[in-house]
Amino acid sequence: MEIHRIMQQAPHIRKSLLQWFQEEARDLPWRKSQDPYHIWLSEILLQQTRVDQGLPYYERFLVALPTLPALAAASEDEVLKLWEGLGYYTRARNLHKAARQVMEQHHGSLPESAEILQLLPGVGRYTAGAIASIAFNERVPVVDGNVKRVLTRLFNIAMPIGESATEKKLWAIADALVPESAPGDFNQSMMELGARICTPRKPDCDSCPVFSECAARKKGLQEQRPVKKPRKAVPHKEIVVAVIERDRQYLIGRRGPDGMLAGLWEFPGGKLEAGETHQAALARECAEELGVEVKVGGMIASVKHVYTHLKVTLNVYRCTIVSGEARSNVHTELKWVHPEEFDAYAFPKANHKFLDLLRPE
DNA sequence: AAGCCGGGGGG
DNA sequence: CCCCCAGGCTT
Repeated sequence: MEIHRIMQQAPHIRKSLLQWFQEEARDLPWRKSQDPYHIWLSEILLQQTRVDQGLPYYERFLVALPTLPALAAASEDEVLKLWEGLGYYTRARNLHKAARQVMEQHHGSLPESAEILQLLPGVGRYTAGAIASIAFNERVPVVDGNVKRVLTRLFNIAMPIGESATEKKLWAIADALVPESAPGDFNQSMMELGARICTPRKPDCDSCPVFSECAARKKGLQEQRPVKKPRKAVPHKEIVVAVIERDRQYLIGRRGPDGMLAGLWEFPGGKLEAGETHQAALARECAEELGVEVKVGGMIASVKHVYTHLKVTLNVYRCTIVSGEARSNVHTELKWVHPEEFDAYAFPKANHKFLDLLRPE
């Protein structure tokens, strides 16, 4: 499939998609706005996240932090609390960092070109293209999961997605298609098509505005596109969690600035080693992490949780400190908090699965 | 190129 | 259960 052949189809594809988008576009809050800050926030929120899942977060976030300067002035804890439960928390930390960068380097206004936008933390080629085309009308393409599916079907591309040659080709095609006028609407129309019509399974080809252009459908291969590489199995780990109580307060720690769930608060604990009992693991982890000797009480809960590349079972036990004063080697901060204060801290979802059990009545 | 990074909804 | 979502960053 050569680019110049695509260019011949381009006018029809543009016209059909733009007209369909004009008539059928969902009424999403960030589409009512021209504010680049709103567009930026929506794009970060929606990374690897369905629109329906991100929507309530968008509304709440803008009530709390209505402007870019307000975001820059907020604490990271406040931003993480607003992000709590959504996952991929690095997005929130980068958003916050980027806001401060924009205040310092761009006088508080987002840069208008995709090239410069991409210098902000958390803004890659996709997000830069989305902001630049939607908020600033720059003729740049976007390629997200939806667009990959639409393009591999429309042009019957059998190259496996994820490989650099394939990605390069998809970006080149997307670039060839995006028009000089209304680039943002066109980019959104491709994504909207992928989200609502050209779905991963059982695409609704009968309703598709580019039905007649679709090379994969002509061969009945639409559900075989895109071609993906096989996934790897996810390992499972047993975790022990110590709910340490003292004077009706519980010990929580803030996770370090790197890696999984960075910056979030949690109950201390760690991985069960081979052949180890829960009790032995709790004693060892509390000694290693907190420098305290604990007595292990009853089990509070055993909760399962699935991450992208990891499955865990949290075995949660009541513990009391027998000797020593807790000082964490792995957390940036420790606090003793009453259950009524839990809401002030951002906890990972896995912790929320047992948190309510600690609240009085 | 491959791994890491959350959580949820749909089939 | 498996899939994948308006991806980015690190190694």
